[in-house]
Amino acid sequence: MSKNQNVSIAVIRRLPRYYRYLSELLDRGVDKISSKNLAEIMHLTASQIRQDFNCFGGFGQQGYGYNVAALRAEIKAILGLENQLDTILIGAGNLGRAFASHLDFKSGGFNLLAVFDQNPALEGQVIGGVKVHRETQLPEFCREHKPKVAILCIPATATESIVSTLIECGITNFWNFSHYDIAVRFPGVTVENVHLGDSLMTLCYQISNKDHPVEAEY
Amino acid sequence: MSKNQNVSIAVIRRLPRYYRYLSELLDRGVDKISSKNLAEIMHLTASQIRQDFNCFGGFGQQGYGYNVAALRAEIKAILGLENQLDTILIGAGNLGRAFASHLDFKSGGFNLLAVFDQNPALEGQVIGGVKVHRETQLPEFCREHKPKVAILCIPATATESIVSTLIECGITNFWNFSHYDIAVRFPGVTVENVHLGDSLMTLCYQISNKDHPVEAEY
DNA sequence: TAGATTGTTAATCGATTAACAATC
DNA sequence: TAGATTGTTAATCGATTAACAATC
Repeated sequence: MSKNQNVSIAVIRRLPRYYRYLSELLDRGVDKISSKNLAEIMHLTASQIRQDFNCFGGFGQQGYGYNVAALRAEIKAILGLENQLDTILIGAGNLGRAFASHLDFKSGGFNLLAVFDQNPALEGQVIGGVKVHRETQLPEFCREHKPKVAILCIPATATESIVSTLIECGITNFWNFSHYDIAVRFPGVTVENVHLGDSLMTLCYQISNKDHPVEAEY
Repeated sequence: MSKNQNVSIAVIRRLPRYYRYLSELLDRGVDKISSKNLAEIMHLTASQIRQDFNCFGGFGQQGYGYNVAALRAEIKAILGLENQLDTILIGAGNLGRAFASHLDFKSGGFNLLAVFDQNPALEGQVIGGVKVHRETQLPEFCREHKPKVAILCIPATATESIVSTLIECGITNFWNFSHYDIAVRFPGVTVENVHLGDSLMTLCYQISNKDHPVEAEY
């Protein structure tokens, strides 16, 4: 099944999008699809789709195409979405609160255990179904519950010190919303960055340079 | 100054990160930097840095390096950060509220005018310094204020219909947080996607496949 | 002038696309 | 069997890296 050797980040970043489209097809009752049809729907090339899937093994059948439900299940397994990784969120500001209460962690493979904040006044509040703790309680909480992932919704200036505390507590996986490049100072940790400010500036560039438009990204 | 022809999206996505590092260097009082030094700090190659900057013109001086303040100003201009593009935000749920009150639109080149929501109960509320309006007021508001950009913090199911309304109102630039691929159905519009669910799944993959780690991204 | 470092061309590397044999 | 479509190899394209002449 998985031949999975050295799959490039470009392929991995396309997997969630395949997963979304396959989920939609499944909901609509479509049971098989060819790389050609999927390419039309997703605005990709059929070649790329076949190459991508073949990084992980042959999920299709010659002359037929791909079974939607089976392919979706394979991708779900590859992404590790059944894992339910125990997760904590750091920073109960606007952004942290929005994520804790709004995001569908379960279907993304994560299980939110608790929120932490510097501000003692927030202690005991419940956000998105979990309690807010003080940051000083991190070591004790981690010893007890052994979370694997931390979501960072804190200012860039606070990030370095929090990350080193979290690493000492055994956490090496980060979903990072702060404008601090964790991987530069802490090589070896796993970081997925969402730099909202950078994204906004990229949009600003595209709008300001419509005379030289850029290829659409999906 | 700008030779700016056909700059690839890969280069553009690095510009905000250059801007961040140059801002920090400037704050620390550093007035010149070589591509070699900057490469060490940012974990890039000196070659890539020089190639990137030369897409837009020669900002450096042989034998000396780059003037930090001047280079930062050039990048700011290239990104269009002085523009202050008039912007509206659609969707006053958790995410929309967090962005309206938390994000620094000004320094990202945007000027937030108003928030819109389907729910009439929210009408008149003030979030992040601007008023919440009903979605039905969109056409009138747009005729009067001519916003150029819409930030979409709405469910995927609502997006198609809202986007066609917005396009009729003259808005063709979108910062899209919904899991709906705008550019597929509305070719020609400018879209910057932030697919948080996709990002979460990518992190899930990386954690689930630590045996085959992926090159760090900054 | 000598040393440093850019701007730019050439070489390499990797990712995407095209082609086609295998096979359902 | 004939038609369709995959899996996979080969060709192309683009982006990154290396090299070096220009020049401050």
